[in-house]
Order: sequence, then structure tokens, then C-alpha cells
Amino acid sequence: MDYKALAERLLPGNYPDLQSYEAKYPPRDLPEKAEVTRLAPSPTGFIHLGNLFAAIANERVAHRSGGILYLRIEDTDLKRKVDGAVEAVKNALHYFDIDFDEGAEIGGDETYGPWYQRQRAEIYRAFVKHLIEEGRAYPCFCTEEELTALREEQTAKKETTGYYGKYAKCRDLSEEEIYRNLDEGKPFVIRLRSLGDPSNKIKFRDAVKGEITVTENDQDVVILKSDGIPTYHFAHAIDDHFMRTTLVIRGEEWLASLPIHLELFDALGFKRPRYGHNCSLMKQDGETRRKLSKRKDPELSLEFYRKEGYYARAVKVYILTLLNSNFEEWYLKNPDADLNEFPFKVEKMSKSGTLFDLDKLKDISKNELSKLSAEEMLDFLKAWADEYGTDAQRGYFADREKMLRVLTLCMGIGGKKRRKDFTTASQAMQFIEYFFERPASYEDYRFGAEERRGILRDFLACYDPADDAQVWFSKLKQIASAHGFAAEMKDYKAAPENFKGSVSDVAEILRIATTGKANTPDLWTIQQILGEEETRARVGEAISAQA
RNA sequence: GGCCUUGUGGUCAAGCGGUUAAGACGGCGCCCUCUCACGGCGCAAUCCCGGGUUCGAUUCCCGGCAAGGUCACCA
Repeated sequence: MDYKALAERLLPGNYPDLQSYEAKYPPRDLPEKAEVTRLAPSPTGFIHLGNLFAAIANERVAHRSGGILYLRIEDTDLKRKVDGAVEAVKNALHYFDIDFDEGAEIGGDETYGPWYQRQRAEIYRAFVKHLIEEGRAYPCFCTEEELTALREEQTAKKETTGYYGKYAKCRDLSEEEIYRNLDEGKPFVIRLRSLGDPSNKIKFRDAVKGEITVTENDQDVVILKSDGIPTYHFAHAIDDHFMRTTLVIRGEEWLASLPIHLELFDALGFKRPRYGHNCSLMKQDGETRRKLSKRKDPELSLEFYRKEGYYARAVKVYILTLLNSNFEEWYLKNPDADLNEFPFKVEKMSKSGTLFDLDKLKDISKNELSKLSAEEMLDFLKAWADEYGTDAQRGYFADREKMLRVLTLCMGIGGKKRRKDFTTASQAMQFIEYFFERPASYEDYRFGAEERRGILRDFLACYDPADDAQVWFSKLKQIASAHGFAAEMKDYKAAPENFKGSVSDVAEILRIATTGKANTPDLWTIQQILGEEETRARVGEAISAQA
């Protein structure tokens, strides 16, 4: 068969000499150990936790080694295109401190672009044409129905599904048949003529999994779709070669198509990049666990963390602990270090699927948040409220000084005795709500209404905002005694039957009256911040509210 | 079903021929304490199973089993 003529018929026109591409995209001039890695999302704009996983790994590897991280957009499937997706991706990643050196809409070195695969159609076609000329690729006229029928037949026979060997109908079409189909104007795709044999097992060194066994590919995969656009597999081979990627860190789900990629690189005569397949994030679902799913699990979406008001660094720290098992230990020793100083290693990446542990994330969040200064915390909360908060919550920040006092005095933020009450900005806002709004309701009161009213009246009678904490508390003790409550906790613990309760119960009544909540930071401090007028008003309100 | 990957406490995991089998989260208990939180101390809980190899296997080999992934003109 005259492959040259066939190639010309299939992909007419003059394409640049293949060597010219090598010259156009020369090997990068980088230090010896430098790694070139990439993120290659499809333009759906949806970046999820799994993506972030791979993203952090790729970013760390590139930048720790003095290499390059670039952004390529895999837009070969039109159905996946969403407007504004690239900006969304960049923003989402920037939030986690991941920035690109070059790539789509980055404005870095453009030597290795274009970064949108649709704009690279010529390169792909030039190489497809070459493969046809060599007899390594051929046109396939099978319809979707035929392929479905084939799959069903194979399934029924319990044979491997797919387009291969004797099932590859168009693989050995005669010249005559091909041209007849072409003359009839039948749509076609271009398939790779695979030379592989699945009974051959190849040893392969994966950067994260180590030594693995790969079965040779024998599928005549589609490399060019009927619209003239390559499939992912083919674009991957071309792009990662000419963009001079040295290491591809991607999700484990790609392991299954590794044989295809290996054959493609070989067929094209390209040096293979190194690959590292990272494990996927799992979620417990009843008895079993499964991959986190976009539809079922809101926590997969990065947007979820922004809305809840998770601190970006906390999410990053959590992912780092999953990514490199020795990170946690390192971080314990260097709690204030720049995360980028951690010696990240691909080889240390986890091999097995990890269950997403929200409790762990929460713990990390509390710790990260507790490290902030009051000013930083205020800025963080305000930024969150501006975007996701209620009008009332935004209003809290009108009095910046008061907010700062709330944060420093009550939350201990920036000080030695820091509290760790909340994991997110949204929780924090709810937590400090009572400083800015009067209680809408009171948590479960104990003791009789008459008793409570008496205690609150006594408080009002002796309340003096000039009192320091000691004096204030000693007054509470006096009230306790007067009402048959133990003034000293020791006395109460020794013989609870002698008292109605203790001074802690008196404090609780006053606390609920002031804040609506049974559990808050130091009450004296809270009343100081509220001021005399507001404190009296609230206690008064509580007295009349008690039927 | 074929192929591939993975299997250490509830979770993330260190260890990789001889260990009292680290640590962190969570759980439980105690202390501190006007509540909560913080902090401190402590407890319970693990090497998937069966064969080998070996003086000795969590560690090496083989075989099961289980879980996950994947089998598109989607990436």
C-alpha cells in the first residue's frame, strides 16, 4: 500500500518538517536536576481536592528543583469548555500559593506554547500524518453503533473489550476499500496500529510507586478524532515531549492508560518523561470506601473550603501531611517555617489510597488559625465576611478597634494563651456574634426563674465596671453565698448536698444572661468589652425575659 | 470478567529480617479550672490470611483474600 499517498489523502497539505519542531521547541536550558512539571486541566473550571493534591506535588517538585511549572489547557473536548475556566483555575490555585512560571494566560516565557491544545492542531496533525506514512496509523470508518456492538459481543464472550487484533476491522482494510469509503465521504478517525502484545510484561519504574509491572498495549487507540482533533493520549505525548516535561505527576486513575502512552512515545521516537502516579483520595461510604466524587461530596470542591472559610494554609498543610508522610514530623519541629522549605520528595509520596479525614483537617485548621496575630485574624475574617458573610457579619467590622479587642482579649489571639475554638471563618463569626448582637435566645437555663432573677438583680445592684477581675469575681461569690450556693468550688465538691449549686452556676446564669450562651471565654472580659450600658441592658433584658 | 495498584490501631502513617511496633488525628479517663477553650498527664486500640525461606518474619518469596482504579471519537 502506498502509505504516503494515503497520508496525503487523509491529511492533505504541506506540514513542516518534523525536525523543525525539535528546533522550535528545543530542550530547556535548565540546571541538571531541574524538573519541568505541569498541570493540565480541561477547561471545566472545576478544580477539586484531588487536583490540588497533584498540583501541590507538581509545584513543589518543580520549584524545589529549580525547574518550571506550567499550565496547559486540555481543551480537545469541546463539551468540557466553560467560559472563564482558566481564570478560575488560576485563582483557585493561587489561593493555595500555587503559581505558574509559564502557560495559558500566565504571561511567562512563550517559547513552548501555545498552551491551549486546540491551538496546536497543526503539530498533532503533522505527526499523525507522519505515522500514517510509516504505516503506524490508519483510518478507521467504524461507526459508534458498530463499536458498541463489538463491545457487547466481546463482553458476552468474556473477552477483553476494545479495538485490537482480530477485532480491529479497519486495521487491514485494502487500499481499494479505504479509498471507496473516503470517496463515499464516510467520516473517519485515525487509529494507532499497535505493535504490542499484552502477554509481554514490562517492568516500569514509577516515581512514586516504585517498580511496577505494565502490560504491553495492543489497543489500536484513536489518536485523531473525526473532527481532526487529537485524543488526550496523543496530545499528551506530543505536548509533554515538546514542552519538555521531565516528570508527570498525575492521579492513579491514569495508570491504566500508561501502556498506551508508553507505546505512543516509542512510536513517535520521543524520549519518555518520568511518571509518578499518586494515590486517590477516598471517602468512607457505608461499609466500603470509594473515590471522592464530584456529585456526592461537596468537600471535594475547593469552593467548599473557601465558603466555609478554611484557612488556605491549613488545607495546604493537611495535604502536605498526606502527600509526604514525613512532613508532619518536620512541621512539628518547624511550626513557623515557610512551607516551601520542606524538602518535598516524590519518592515519599503515599502509595495507597488515603481516606479523607475531616477531623484531622479541623485540628490543623485550629492550630493554624491560633498562630495568627489579631490583625491577621481580623483581615482573614473580614475577607471572608466580605465575600460570604451576612450583612450583619460585615457590620461587625465597622468598629475595627472593638473587633481587635474581642480577638485579643477574648480569643487570646496573638498572645500566649490562645484559644482554639473554631476551625473556619464562618465558625469564628458565629462564635463572636454575641459581642455585636444581643442574644436572640437563651441556652437552657437551670434553676428556677425566681432564683435566677434574684441572682441577676443582685448582680446589677453591685455591678461596677471599674472592678477588676478579682473584685468582680468576689462579688459573684458573695451573691452565691447569699443564695445558698457554694462560694468556693472546693467546698462544693466536698459536700455538694449542702448547696443549691456553686459559684460556677451563678456565673453560668450571668453568662447566659449576658451572651445567651452557656460556654464562652472569660465573662468579666466580655462585660468589659460590652461596656457598662450594654451589660446592664442585657442583664435587665434577661430578667424581664424570664417568665 | 481482563489488566494494574494497594493491604501496619477507627484514620494518616514510621519501621523494611531480631523493636516494649514511633508519632499525629479521633476516642476514653484524670489534672488544671467560675463555664467553654487552652495546656499537662495517662489509657485502650494495629502488622489481611495460608504456606514457604530463615535460628528468627510486620519486614523476603509464593498462593489466596479483600479493597481501589481502569477497560470511550472524556480527560
